[in-house]
Amino acid sequence: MALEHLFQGSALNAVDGKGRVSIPAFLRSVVERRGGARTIVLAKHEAFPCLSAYDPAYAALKHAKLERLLEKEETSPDAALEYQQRNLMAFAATEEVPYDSSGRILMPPMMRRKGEIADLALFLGTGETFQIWNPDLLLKDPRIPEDLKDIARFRIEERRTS
Amino acid sequence: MALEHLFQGSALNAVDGKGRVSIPAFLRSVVERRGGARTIVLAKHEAFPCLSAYDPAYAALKHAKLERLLEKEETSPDAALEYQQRNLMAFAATEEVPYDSSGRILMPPMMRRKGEIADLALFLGTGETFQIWNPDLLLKDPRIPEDLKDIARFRIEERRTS
DNA sequence: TTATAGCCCATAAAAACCCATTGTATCCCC
DNA sequence: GGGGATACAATGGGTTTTTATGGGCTATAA
Repeated sequence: MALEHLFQGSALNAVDGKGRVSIPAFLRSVVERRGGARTIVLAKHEAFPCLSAYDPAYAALKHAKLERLLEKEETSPDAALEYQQRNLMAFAATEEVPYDSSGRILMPPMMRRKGEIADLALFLGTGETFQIWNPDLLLKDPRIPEDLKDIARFRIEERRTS
Repeated sequence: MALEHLFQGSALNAVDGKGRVSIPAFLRSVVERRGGARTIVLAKHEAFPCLSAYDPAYAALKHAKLERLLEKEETSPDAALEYQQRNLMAFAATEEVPYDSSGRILMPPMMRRKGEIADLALFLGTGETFQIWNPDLLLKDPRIPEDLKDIARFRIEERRTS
């Protein structure tokens, strides 16, 4: 898998009273260059208390990868079960949301709860996907490198002063 | 990884009131020969108080390397976390900035702070990547070879006289 | 009705773009 | 080789466009 357009950079945006958030323009441009759909897929991150996000084209790619994995190890009895579980997570436990002409999504209430997103959303590019964090939770997580926390603190400070 | 086009040479350019800096033409030509994108990626240097810079193609290459590493040692539980951390540092802690037709970038405020860049930016080619320094910090750093400091002094002097 | 999702409009700040100047290196012709 | 003409680099300044965000309006569904 070699994607040429990667998600990169960070931004801290507001979630307004209606639950709307602007997806940063630099992330949107990757979504559109990858597949053209003005849509993103949201999922609970497997390891961190945040959301994982990507474009529909990447979701399709991940699905294809799972399929190939199944065909290889079809002999194992556990493999089939694991395939079913992963498939459920990849599709049933995700939500696809379109963004409007101004680049905003309406954060689905379930995802908002799962990601514990309050009134600020920290966007972090991670290459193939990007993450959406409640910045307070990121600062509290011991697994996050200090340098990255510095960035989160900078984004928070930047927002206070302007 | 064998890149045929390497960053080399040095230059001292001004950061103007809007935060714009010209990327030296000899560095831009390497970026464009490597991948064609008129864009550079900025990151805090891991060891020195300066910025590290490269082209998007090099970033993608680094990413592919990480991916391969993961697939090999997927068995380990710690490996997954370390992968997440490295990915965050490689993508969330960096910023991709395009340069305009005159070869200038807008130095992002976060990077400007992280690299402690004031109103002069010293560019140093280092092969696969290049560095951007506040020249005063380079002259103060005891780890920098005296010969390199001489070059920095020359660039500063050169700018004074013209 | 009563929320709610999808629109459209408005705005302030920031970023991207265009044009102009200047100095320097390069080329070319005599 | 000298001397101008030329091309390109770095930089200043103004103008237009994009972004993020707030607010209201309307069709729709529970």
